[in-house]
Amino acid sequence: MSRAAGETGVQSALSTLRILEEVARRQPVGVSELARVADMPKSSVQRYLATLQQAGWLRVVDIERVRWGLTAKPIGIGLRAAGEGGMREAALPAMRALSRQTDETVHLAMRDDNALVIVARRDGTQTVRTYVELGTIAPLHGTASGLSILAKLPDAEVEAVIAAGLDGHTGTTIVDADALRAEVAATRERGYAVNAASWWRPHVAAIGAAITDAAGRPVAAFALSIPTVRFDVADAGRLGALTVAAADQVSDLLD
Amino acid sequence: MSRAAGETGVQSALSTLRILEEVARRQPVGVSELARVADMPKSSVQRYLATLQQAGWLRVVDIERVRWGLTAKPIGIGLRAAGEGGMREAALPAMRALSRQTDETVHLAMRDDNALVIVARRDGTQTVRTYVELGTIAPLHGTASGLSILAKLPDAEVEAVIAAGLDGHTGTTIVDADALRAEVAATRERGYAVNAASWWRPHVAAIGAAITDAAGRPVAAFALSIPTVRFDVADAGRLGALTVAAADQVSDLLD
DNA sequence: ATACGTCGTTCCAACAGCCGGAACGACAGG
DNA sequence: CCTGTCGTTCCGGCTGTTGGAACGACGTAT
Repeated sequence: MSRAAGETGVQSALSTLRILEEVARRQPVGVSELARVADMPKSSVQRYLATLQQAGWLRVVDIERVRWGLTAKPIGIGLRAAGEGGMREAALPAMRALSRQTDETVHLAMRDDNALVIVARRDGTQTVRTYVELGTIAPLHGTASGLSILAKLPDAEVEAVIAAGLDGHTGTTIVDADALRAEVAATRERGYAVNAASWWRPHVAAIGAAITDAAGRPVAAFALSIPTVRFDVADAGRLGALTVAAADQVSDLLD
Repeated sequence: MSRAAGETGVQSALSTLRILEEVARRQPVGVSELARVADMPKSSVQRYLATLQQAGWLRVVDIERVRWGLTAKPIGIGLRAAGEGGMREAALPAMRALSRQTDETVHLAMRDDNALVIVARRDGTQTVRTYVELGTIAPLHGTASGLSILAKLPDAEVEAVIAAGLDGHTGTTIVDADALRAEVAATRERGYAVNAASWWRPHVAAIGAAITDAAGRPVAAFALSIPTVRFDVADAGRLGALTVAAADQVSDLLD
């Protein structure tokens, strides 16, 4: 088999993990649909499903139509990945308060290397809301949360993120290195990040503030996520201060 | 290769998943330790690790000593397995209140087929505490939480659990079918479950109350987890009522 | 009724890809 | 200087994986 450089993985295991992820995204789901979306032979998918069942990750959730879904095993793995969920629990009260004060959706995003994962949400009461599925992975350079984190990182690490490549998402995403450096500088000055131009998801503006650990390193961020139709730049100062206050409150909790 | 009946899984994928779980449990961890605990050749483990890295599940967290750890990908998978975490969030306020009222550790356990997963914890302030790692899988028939769930299940399902086998854990675990039926009956009468005999973990007593969904089916449970040295049977009534009240409060939230 | 599409499931021969022992250099103690 | 352990790399033998083909069951359109 011809392999591209760097691809040394066990093929069957990669395929199996791929199926696991598809099931997570689409559960409850059947063999044929999986084979279609993953572009694999049905018989192979069937074998992978049996494997994942044997390993205790999946089970048949609808016996009649044979739909597959996740067991609880991934919960345990996921909790460990999230550091026992301590961050979530520490942040929830502040999230609630912030969402009440602003009546907007608040997201908690945790940093994972050069990316962010949305791990919690608290909705406001407004009819028009932003919606991002929990577990979604977002770019550091394309979100208000991400920028607030970048702004608290030393320059060397910011450059590393730039070097890793700035991919675009909406046409307004900051893909130019100098533009990003400028935005980081502006964020440092402000204390919070403002995404008024739908960098990542269309029609979504946001205000981000970083949460730092005991050593002062940014490990997560709050984002106030606001539909652009309702977003008023004149309000950014007030909302920014509230978001920063909430983030600081959590930072203090982390010793 | 000779296979036991029912084992049809893809061997390499099973091994890879096994390594993933070990990393989750022991992170940060190195190749050799993994090879030892999983009883696999070092070179194989190395290949599995590379595979998991390629799939985005693992990464090297300490570049110098080469220690492996989880990325954030499992968080997303885990959140989906937990139904977007809605249950956790709905339950946390009630957990906090219960833990404050009783000054004991409260666990939230979600049902997963014939098992339970501990998905959240709230500690009291006492010096001597029980400790169970989040993500731990516990038996339905061997915990107060589990029994409170069994008690709200139709008899047919209780029998199915019995048929699946009642394995022992501490010597006091209920392994006899009739004894379990009696305990279920007692729990139904009481409204809450009492484990005063360390069924599952040594020196741990507990009081459990089930949380039901909109359809009245038990989907999770609260457990008040108390070191046996401090557990007073005379107090069970008061603690049980508080636990039931907390569980009911969450049940109401679930429409 | 009949034909057709799709579902989940099973089988098996061929061969691509995995396995794991062996050997490497680097490091830390003794 | 020797020994044990670490992480990493290599490669030939063989075995476990692969995926096309065929199955019965079901639901729908003809």
